[in-house]
Amino acid sequence: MYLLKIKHMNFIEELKWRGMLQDTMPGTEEQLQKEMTSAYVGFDPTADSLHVGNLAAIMLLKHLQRCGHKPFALVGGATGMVGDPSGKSAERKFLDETTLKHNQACIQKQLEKFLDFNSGANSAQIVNNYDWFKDFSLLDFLRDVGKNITISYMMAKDSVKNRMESGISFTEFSYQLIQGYDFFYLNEKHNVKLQMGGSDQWGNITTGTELVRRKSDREAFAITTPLITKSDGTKFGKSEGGNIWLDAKKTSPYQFYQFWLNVADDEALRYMKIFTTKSKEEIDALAEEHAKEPGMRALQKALAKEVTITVHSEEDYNKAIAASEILFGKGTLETLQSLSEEDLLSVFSDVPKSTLSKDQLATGISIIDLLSDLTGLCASKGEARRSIQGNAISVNKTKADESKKVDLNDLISTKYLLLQNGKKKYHLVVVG
RNA sequence: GGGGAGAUACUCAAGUGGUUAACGAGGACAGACUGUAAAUCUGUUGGCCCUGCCUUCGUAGGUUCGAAUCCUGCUCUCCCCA
Repeated sequence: MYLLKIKHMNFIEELKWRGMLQDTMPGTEEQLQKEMTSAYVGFDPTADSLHVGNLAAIMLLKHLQRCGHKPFALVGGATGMVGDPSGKSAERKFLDETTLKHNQACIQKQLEKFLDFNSGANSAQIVNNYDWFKDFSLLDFLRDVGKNITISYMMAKDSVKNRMESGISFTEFSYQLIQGYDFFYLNEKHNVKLQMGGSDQWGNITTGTELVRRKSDREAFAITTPLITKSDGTKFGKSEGGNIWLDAKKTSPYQFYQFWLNVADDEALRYMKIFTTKSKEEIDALAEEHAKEPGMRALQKALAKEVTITVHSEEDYNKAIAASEILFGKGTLETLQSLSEEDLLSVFSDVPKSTLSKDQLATGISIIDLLSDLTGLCASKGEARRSIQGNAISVNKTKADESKKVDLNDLISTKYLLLQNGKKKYHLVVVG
């Protein structure tokens, strides 16, 4: 066992100032001080991508590794087949095995972006609990695991208690044992002494520490991080379009960047601490800068930058910025025309598009028809009319009135037409 | 089983025979302001071949010149008594 070098940061202290510490089991800090400690966080393969709601848990591992400890990311191939009742009001549907396999592979890839797998002793490691559960027979499980935990202990967990009224299947009831055994297994095979997770996981985690203590004479510890809240009460990690995913195919780097850039002032500092690896000094400096000139959104920009680069790439980040500038900056018809066709398509890659033929345009199309029937930017002609009367509609960055007819002369690069409803809703018409 | 109340647009909620596409509130969207913000102010919020027309007030019929509004059947919800 390696002794932790002096220069390493104290993980608990680190979590504390970052506002990421909800609960710790007694003795955890001592253990972390004593030696390089292996710790794990589990991820359910319920979808083929993680989303920003999982990010805090990922960051636990990342911060852990930065503090010189060894992170294990557990992909829940087995637990995903059972279903965690925590925070769920109703029984979950099963995913089929092919889907689960696919999801596991995708999630594993995403986790790899955050952790260092090549840092010597504390290199990150990814494990899948399906590997040790697939050949574990029911009888063996009942004898080895079930025997150690009493029903009353299991029923005392909130995740179970909250479901006693509405109903919980034996399968979901057993979930904590499966997860608990994960901890035991990782403890025995990989010397993992600490499990971390969101505060909703406390119940499951303690079943694990309990199991380790009863089945062995070893020690096991736990840390949870608070669930991320928003000041307006809405759920973190959602936008109009739904979840913000880490997968670029589900949430484009541009949308991802925008999500972070649009974080409210109240939350930016908090998120900065959780989702970036910037030091306290760096963050304090940014907060000060932000306070001086809130309009510059120094915090949001730095936050969006670091997270976008980590999850996607520096190149994606630069593209997102370029697109943002054109879409939200003081763009005019001139700036639009100065774009190369390639840049134009890249900037508007996230914008809904529709195609029209040259013939359709040749005779001129009324703006009302274009907005409603031909592009769907407005739900009906009435709505199109109202939007125009409300001064919300622009064609190629120029406000349009109701009598506007669009024809071939309006095209940019003889091929494109940029429609805009309000400040943020764009639609690109491609004429081909 | 007996008795009562109700069902109105995204939600809540007025309206109880004739300018009622339906008061008001919230939400949502847009405009001004701004930081691609918050707060605030303003406008819009059934559809269309749009100075007019059509379709909507649980559902199906009926009365009437005319109904969301009156009558009847049906469906559903809630409450009270057994």
